[in-house]
Amino acid sequence: MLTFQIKKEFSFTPSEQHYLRAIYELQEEQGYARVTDVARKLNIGKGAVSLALKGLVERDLIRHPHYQVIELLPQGEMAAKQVMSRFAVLKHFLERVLGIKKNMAYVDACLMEHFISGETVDRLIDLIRFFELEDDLVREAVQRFQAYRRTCESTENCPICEFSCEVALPELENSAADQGTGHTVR
Amino acid sequence: MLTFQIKKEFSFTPSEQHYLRAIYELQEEQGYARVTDVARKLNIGKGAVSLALKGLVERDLIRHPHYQVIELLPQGEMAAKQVMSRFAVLKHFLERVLGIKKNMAYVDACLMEHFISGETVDRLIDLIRFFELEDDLVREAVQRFQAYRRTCESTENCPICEFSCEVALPELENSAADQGTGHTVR
DNA sequence: TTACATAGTTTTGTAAGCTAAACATAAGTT
DNA sequence: AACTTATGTTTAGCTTACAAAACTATGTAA
Repeated sequence: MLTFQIKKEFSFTPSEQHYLRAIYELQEEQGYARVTDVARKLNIGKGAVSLALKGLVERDLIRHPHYQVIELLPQGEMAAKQVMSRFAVLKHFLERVLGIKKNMAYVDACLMEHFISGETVDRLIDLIRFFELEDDLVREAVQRFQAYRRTCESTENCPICEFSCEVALPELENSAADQGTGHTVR
Repeated sequence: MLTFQIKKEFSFTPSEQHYLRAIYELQEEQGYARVTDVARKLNIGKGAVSLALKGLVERDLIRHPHYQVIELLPQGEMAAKQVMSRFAVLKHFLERVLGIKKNMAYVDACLMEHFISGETVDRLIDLIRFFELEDDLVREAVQRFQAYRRTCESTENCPICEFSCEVALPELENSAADQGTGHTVR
């Protein structure tokens, strides 16, 4: 697969990120995380989890004695928090700034969270905070944006994406928000 | 792998999306696309391309007679345009709204393009257009945003992501923008 | 027409990340 | 202690997507 070079010591595959996030969330929700819990949360088999955890153990991110609960080591907890915060920022942006519905925001954030640079996260936070400023002019502008909807039926090329609107705005993913069961996707 | 259910007939793997985009771009750039061109653009071996094209042929997205140039069929061209426009919207948003530097915007857009719903794309377009409105109040607000940078050194939890700032804003991906060679990543 | 370089294909092998099923352990119940 | 159930591990096999290398076709040039 084509790879993306980030500093290796802090790079995690999407899969690893899901495991770390699941473990962290489970610890918050119920105080502990076990293989079965992780499997259920990620909607995959126990076997896959068991194998994946080995990798995380080898990288000193977690401790996992045979048949026992999973524990995040300091490195792993830092990583998990990074993953969590990245996800939270994206979801917040989609929901509160773009006004995407909760379920779809969750799904989209799940899909995008792994592939976003720290710089972009920073700027998203800026944008979120800006939208929430206690400032009359900003508030007014935000309100206008929230009332703003593009109504574009032209077959001209879109000035942004350089393709025509039917193409730029396909009605394809309408069936994407029919879950929201807490399952992590992809 | 955990999967994401979108209407199947219009769903492409990230890999397939890359191939479609590469073919489309090559046709625009030089009038035709051959296996070697695609391989070079995507920075992978010819063998991999040759195999992948078979899949696209089977799905009636392209025509590819043995040892000849690749041709997009109507279905494939539509798909390619969708991929292109999705990418363009994301890149535009990152660059022009968030102010991410060109190379990094390219890389980030490459990474995120495959995992974003049509709804989110629509709302991003709205935001982009809103930022470019010919309206004094909006212009003023946009200018303020462009001058706005969060300066947060607190160790308190971030109100957005609920984690402390060192965690929310790791300095990890600084080495991510050292290419921009036209190579598609991941 | 033969030879060679370029382009494309096929084959073999690898890695990640899953499933499914068989197997092992732990813990609670009677 | 023996049984049962829930939980965890292991094994075998699958799919996607790639690399590397061997092989095949095409076209140009002598």
